[in-house]
Amino acid sequence: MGTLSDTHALRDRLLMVAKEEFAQQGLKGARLQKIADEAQVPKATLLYHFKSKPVLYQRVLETILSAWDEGFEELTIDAEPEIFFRRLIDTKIASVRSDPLASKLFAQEIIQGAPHLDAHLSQQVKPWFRRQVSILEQWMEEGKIRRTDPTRLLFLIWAATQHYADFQAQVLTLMNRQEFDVELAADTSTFLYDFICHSLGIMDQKH
Amino acid sequence: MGTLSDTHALRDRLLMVAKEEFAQQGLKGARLQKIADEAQVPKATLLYHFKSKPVLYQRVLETILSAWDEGFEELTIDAEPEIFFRRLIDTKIASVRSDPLASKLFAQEIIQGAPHLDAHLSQQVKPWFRRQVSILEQWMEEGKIRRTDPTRLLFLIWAATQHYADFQAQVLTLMNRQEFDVELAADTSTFLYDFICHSLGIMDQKH
DNA sequence: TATTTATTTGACCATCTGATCAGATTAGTA
DNA sequence: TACTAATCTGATCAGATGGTCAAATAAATA
Repeated sequence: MGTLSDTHALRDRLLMVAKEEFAQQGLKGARLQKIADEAQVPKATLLYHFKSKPVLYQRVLETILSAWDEGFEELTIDAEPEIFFRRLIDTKIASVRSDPLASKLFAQEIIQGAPHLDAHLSQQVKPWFRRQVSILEQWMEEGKIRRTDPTRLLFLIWAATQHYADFQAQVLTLMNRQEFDVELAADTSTFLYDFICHSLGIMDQKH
Repeated sequence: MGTLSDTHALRDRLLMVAKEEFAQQGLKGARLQKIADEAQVPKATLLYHFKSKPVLYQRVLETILSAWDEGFEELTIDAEPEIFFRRLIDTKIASVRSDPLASKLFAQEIIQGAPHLDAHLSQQVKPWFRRQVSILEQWMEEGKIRRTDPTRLLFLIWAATQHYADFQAQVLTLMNRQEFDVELAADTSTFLYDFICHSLGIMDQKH
């Protein structure tokens, strides 16, 4: 043990465990001791690989954000409304299901006023968001979808999907489920797609 | 100063300030010193009125939940779908706007797995939720609204409204606004109502 | 006024927490 | 093997944090 690849494996494990703790407790609420315990490593070892708590937090955040930037980059591609919404919803639901902790950590950040996300919000999210809004506006011009507020429409999709990650505890309780499994995700995705298509006057649902 | 009414006024102020700190930082992340400072009172005074941090947190939570229980109680009343959705959305948006901190604190709790909300979720929220589901199912039977999953429909409404409280920082950034003012709230309410009515096949929007 | 009760607060304490460091161990290299 | 660099970790520290307490002050009551 202790080879270079093992070192990176350890760093990755620490980042994963840290993500869980930060997602649940926030920056101030998180405890380094708990992260170290969970990763079965002395606290000093944790602080050897990451100089300080804020640094560890930043690393976790960067990992999450870069993964998201990748996943949502391609969605700008031209496509018909049906394809676009289906892709957007599927991508978001998949992301929410495969890594709910990332969503929760993100939510924690926004709730606290996004103190560590200002740059990312204005430089990454905002441009991406504007691009999506343009596409929607164009489709409304062309009569492909019903006229409505594109900004709030995107918020609705964002919120409705994110909800299944952030409020998982409540959602599962109210649905009498134990976990957010694949079928649940697929059904949710389809529900949202149908709901939006109906509202926007896109009628040919096929699946 | 120091009369009985002043004492209650102080307690209320402490609860308000505490709500803000707890909403932003969660239970573990919150600092009694910060709450005391914000309320311009020595920490010892804060701990005189509330025995401990967990007790203070519980009091804050109880205040929020009892206010909500009141506000959403009446929504069960029979009414036509249009009225029902309009009321539900308006009530939720109003609650979100008048007290976003309550929504944020609630969100914090759920994100952390609802450790202090188990009882309330299963005893208050769940029954309320089931009642709403029944109403929706009945309307679907009667052909008053399009058939769809009532549970996920309610989640969608819940999520889409809650979003404006919890993600206020992001929403305002993306909308280039400074605050969630009355017009913004009204427009949001109308947007959601229209969106849902269109999706459910309720066509006579009037407002 | 005298007495009791409620409120306020500075000083203090035990514990927790993030962080440091020196020494040990291991891996990589000449 | 000899040497250097990276990794690991127990011991330890300084400051923060939740909480206590006794003394002071103000309010209520007899």
